[in-house]
Amino acid sequence: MQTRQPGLGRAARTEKTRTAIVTAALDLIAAAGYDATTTEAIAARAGVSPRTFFRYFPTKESVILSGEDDFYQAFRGVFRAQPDTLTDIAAMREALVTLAPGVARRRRWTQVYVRAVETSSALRGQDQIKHDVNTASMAQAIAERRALPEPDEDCELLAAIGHLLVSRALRKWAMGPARVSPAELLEAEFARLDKLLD
Amino acid sequence: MQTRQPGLGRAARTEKTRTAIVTAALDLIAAAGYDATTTEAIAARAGVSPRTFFRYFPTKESVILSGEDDFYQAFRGVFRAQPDTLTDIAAMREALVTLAPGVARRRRWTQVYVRAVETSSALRGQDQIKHDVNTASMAQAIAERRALPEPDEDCELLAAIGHLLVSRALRKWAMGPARVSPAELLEAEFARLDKLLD
DNA sequence: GGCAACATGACAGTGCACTGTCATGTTGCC
DNA sequence: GGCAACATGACAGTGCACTGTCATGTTGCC
Repeated sequence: MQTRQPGLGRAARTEKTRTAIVTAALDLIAAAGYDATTTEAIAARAGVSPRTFFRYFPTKESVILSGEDDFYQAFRGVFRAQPDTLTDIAAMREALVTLAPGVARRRRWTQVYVRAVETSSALRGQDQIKHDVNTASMAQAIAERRALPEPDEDCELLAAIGHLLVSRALRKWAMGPARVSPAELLEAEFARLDKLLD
Repeated sequence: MQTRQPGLGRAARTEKTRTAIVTAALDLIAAAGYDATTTEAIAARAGVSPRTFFRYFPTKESVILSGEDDFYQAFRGVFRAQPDTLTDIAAMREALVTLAPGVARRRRWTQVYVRAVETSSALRGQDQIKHDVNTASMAQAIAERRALPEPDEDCELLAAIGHLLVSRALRKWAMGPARVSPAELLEAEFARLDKLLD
């Protein structure tokens, strides 16, 4: 796969190799699941040696985890920018819906990721850890909005519920038909939550 | 560890070996974490050969996962027995609080389990799978109570939130001081949820 | 007491993620 | 054009979960 490309520059070439590995990994994982995909197979498909795989990624997991963007970091800013007239939940909904289109551009990755997480308990565990970090980050944002020095239990629960809704919407989006946007699904989850409280 | 015990009977002896392995595993995992504990070390501490470990447990994970009881199965019955005058959330709270004392007898196991899950992403993944199963089971119970043939999205969200509260309460109980009961912590979580909806 | 069924240990082996090391390119730069 | 810095492949190796197989107890049962 990797062909001589003289005029490319060192950085560009390594970047290309990196992309080749990620692409190969995504293809194989999409086809066979995460556990059934060996690093050796990924390397072979990317046209590099098995050893090189580990020069680009420290672990097998990192090749798929690296596709993450900074969604929750962005959340913090957008959430804080919501008007004070909104309740925390409403502000959360607005912020998340605002951010949703950014996610929509990554459908392929999200699909493979969701599938990968479902086919591997090790990966699922990593995903959970990420969830916990993200939830903590959301709790922090909520505490800021409430002018608390530190997130309390209420902030944490709220963040956990918000995160739950995001996860559910994301999974549905990845697995459902393409015409439904993440924003719509997210709105639907929030609507359901509202209804639950009567 | 395993000494000659002639009058014991085959079934009792294998049961004893099984317990020895579980106890050894719990001790080692409590001390060093899950990933750092090898099956070989567990076997050694239990006084059996490494091979025998795998005759009793098909995987390393299963030795700690096997400690689970049928909490969520019991939930179904107790939940359905709640009076119709209660909302679903209230009925859920009542049922869970009723079941909580049963959990309270298993503090040691729960502590080790919570710690184990935190020290291993593979185990965390397994735990998640269990969570999903339990959530589905709760959703089913809610659907029954609502006289629905099948759980709809509302049931699922409600179950997911219920399960979230249980998880949070359980973690706090395992990590906090012994004098606080699981039931209290659970009530606190439900109270927080109520407050969240204003 | 002796035989069949079962439990165990010993041993060798597999698969796979991950590492160290060295030799051989390849690139950027003067 | 040539040298230093870097990228890669080849190769050997490790750790650990997990398996197959065989020989040696050990138990239940007549």
